[in-house]
Amino acid sequence: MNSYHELPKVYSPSEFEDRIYKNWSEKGYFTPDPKNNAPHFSVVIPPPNVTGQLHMGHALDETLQDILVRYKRMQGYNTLWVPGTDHAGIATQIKVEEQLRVNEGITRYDLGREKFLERVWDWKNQYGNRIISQLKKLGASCDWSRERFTMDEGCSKAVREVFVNLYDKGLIYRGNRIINWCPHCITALSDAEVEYSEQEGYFWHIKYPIKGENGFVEVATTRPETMFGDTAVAVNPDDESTKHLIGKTLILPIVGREIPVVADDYVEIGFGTGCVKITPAHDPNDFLVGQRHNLEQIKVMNDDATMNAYAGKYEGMDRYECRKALVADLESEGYLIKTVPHAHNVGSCYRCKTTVEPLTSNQWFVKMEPLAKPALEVVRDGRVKFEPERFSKIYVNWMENVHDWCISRQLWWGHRIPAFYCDSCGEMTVSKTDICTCPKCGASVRQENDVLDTWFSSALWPFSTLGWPEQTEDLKKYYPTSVLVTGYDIIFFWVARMIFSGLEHMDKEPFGTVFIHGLVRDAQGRKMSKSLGNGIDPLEIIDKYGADALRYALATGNSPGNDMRFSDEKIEAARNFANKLWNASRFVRMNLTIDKIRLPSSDALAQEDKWILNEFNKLVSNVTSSLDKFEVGVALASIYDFTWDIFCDWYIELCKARLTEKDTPENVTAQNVLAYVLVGTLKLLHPFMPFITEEIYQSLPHTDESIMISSYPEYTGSLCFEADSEAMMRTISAIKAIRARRNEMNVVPSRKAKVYIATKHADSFNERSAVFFKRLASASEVEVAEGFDGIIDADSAIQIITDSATVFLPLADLVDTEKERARLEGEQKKLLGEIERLEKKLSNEGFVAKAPAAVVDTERAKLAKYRENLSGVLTALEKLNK
RNA sequence: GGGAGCAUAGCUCAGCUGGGAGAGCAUCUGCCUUACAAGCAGAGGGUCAUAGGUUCGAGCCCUAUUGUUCCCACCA
Repeated sequence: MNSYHELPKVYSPSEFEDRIYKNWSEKGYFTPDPKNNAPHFSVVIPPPNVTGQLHMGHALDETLQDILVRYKRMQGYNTLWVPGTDHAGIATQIKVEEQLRVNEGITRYDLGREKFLERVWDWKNQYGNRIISQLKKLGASCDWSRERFTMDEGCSKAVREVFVNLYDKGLIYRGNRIINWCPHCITALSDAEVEYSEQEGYFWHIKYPIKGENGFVEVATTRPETMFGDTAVAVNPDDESTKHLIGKTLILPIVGREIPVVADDYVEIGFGTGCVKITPAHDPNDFLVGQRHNLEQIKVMNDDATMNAYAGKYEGMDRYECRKALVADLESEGYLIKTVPHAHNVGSCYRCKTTVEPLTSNQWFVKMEPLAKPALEVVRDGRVKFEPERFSKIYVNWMENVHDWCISRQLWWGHRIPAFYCDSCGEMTVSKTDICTCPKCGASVRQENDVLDTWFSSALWPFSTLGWPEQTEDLKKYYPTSVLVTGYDIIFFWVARMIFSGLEHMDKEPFGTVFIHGLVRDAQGRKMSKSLGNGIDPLEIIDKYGADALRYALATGNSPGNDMRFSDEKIEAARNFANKLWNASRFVRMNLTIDKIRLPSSDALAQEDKWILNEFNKLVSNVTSSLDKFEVGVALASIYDFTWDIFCDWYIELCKARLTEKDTPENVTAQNVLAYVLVGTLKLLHPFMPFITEEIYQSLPHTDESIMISSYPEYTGSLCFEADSEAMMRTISAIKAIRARRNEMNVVPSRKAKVYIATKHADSFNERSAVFFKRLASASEVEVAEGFDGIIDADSAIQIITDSATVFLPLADLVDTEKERARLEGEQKKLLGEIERLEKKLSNEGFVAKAPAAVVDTERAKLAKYRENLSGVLTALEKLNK
């Protein structure tokens, strides 16, 4: 008996997963060896937000990364996976404010900036740690010694460096522009942070009286409450029907203020009334019109979207309250012409879903045009590849139309903008380090209150995590990173910004490939969300089924970039596979007496050994080529098929005979091949299912301390045994055919029968096959002969025609003649159909002339085989009819 | 208004550069065959959305159509 430990009878992942992870961690396998000069493979994690806990989307993202990372590590690359978390500005601040409101009934203003931030840091520590422990549960092989946080010292330093650099280059500016404002979060948002959805609203048609005349102009609006900020009405200069209005003065209803009619071709002829009210402070288009005509900007709302003094008697009302009251007043005073239902796109805050208000505000912006240009080039010329490729179109389209990026947020949680104002001389200083006094006049300065968009720091993640702006060893070795794995939903937020940031500050794209995955949906295909309550907690799944099963379920059955559904069936199938592997391994384990695996020389190998080695070798090449193409699901499916259908269902069964003959050379050969193939399969599977493969690996003879640092299998020319493999397949197909017939006739395995085999392929049916037939086809005796006729008096036997042999199964007493005739006739029909099809194909001159010779040959061979089978079926029928 | 994805067995989905369709689950039949009933052996079930086209040959390539999902876009 060898010295490795036994596997417990039942597969229970919870008993070993944590122990194994701890061991890997303690051994330092996650931390790359600094002396390793092999080519590097580096990945930075998309940092999960510290807002809460990991969801299925994270589990998918992390699983895919871990698969790639473990694969490359086993292939010998100097592999680094940098973990970390994101401070997630608005999202986290909202969470903490909510917590304060519910638990203590206070707001952040009650605490003040400093005290509030302490609370957020408490939150960050609690949830950040929880996320890390969840990542570990999943098996993520990140280098925890390099764990980072977007607001840690190094990342903050990088943020400052970038901010000052961009400012000095004129790529960051401050200005009064129209931005998206969230009245609930009380902050500006970037364009990307606004989600648009169609809502049922109204067009209110309102009379704007013409000064000094009796008439009026009819304008239509979806947001009447912005009327207080109107500073003009615009018409198209080429519109004959409104031309006479240009230059006239209108009187704003209710307000009584005078506004001009201006001509601007922004107004579309034929749409609506042809007259557009212009509110420069509350609409992006009107803002531009206002700039062209030097119109005053009148902001009519406060930060929380209540009306300000410009709204007169409506001051203090919420914007919608005001809308209602104003419309009622317009109606009663005769200004409302009509109300028309109108569906239109309304923008809302991506964090709190409140309808955003476009308004002018003094904010900080990144000038995008100069940054976008090189960022487009690297994708166009393939230096950065999207996988699947179609996502590059989405990226390019966005980058081509990108506007300046509003980066300031009126929040407390985040990187405070390093600008310092001097109230005495009016100077503003942007500085990498904090300053107390004005460099110009020496008076004391105050720092900008605004913080940066959380994505500003995420954009630097691929190099800030490696130590930039310091020129660290890590930076030199691991930048640019190899692959970025993320969901298509943050291509704009994050991927795009990392690309231009990397190019601008490192002069090199941050990664070579962007591997995009889809969303994890529930079993009905709905997005998982808190409000629906259909979210599935990865930890619960791990507790119940194990991390390996979860990883398997996430990695299989979907193709890159597409959304996937997560269901009980899927996770159960995954767990069942783990269980199958466990039991097969247990069986192999209990039959092993060897201490070391030595693959026998090819002349010692039995045909079935050559077959399985050949199949395994093909598997290796399939898996590696699929993984190299990021076809994770395809790779995993091929391991599944091999393990279950080939290794378990056939090879183990074929070995059983030899395993019972203790102390024979054949037994030792079988042990070695079994163990060799099993260990090889475990290695192939390890990146996908790291825990179970390690647990089993440790119970088998092995050379490496851990499977995760062993080397990944490679295609081996000397294990290519095509001919033996084909011969073995012939035996297997004959066994399958016998089993199928017996099954159809309800002959239980315990009732054995003699089997006669007539074959033209003697090599396929040697003495060893007799053993297989006895065991796997419940044969009492087996007789093999070449040629098809006269080997027995087969009148009473069932005759089974396979591709390479005719099998006679004397089950006379059990044969239902009618049933058997129907079966044979069915087969005859099928064969005739095939033959007709092939004859037609082969008599087609175009096919014979133009198709590749190899294809024509295989078709010919198929035809010959079908004809042979047909003649067999016909003889069988003849005998039956006698 | 642009752009993209999807449409294949009852359900969920694979199907890589064109050579006559696969898996899991579900259904039906029979098995406790000494690793596994979370299993074993079988069976049934598909005009690959529709219509054209290219080709000797199309689930796969091209065009149009229908249905569906999503992304982007400043039409008041």
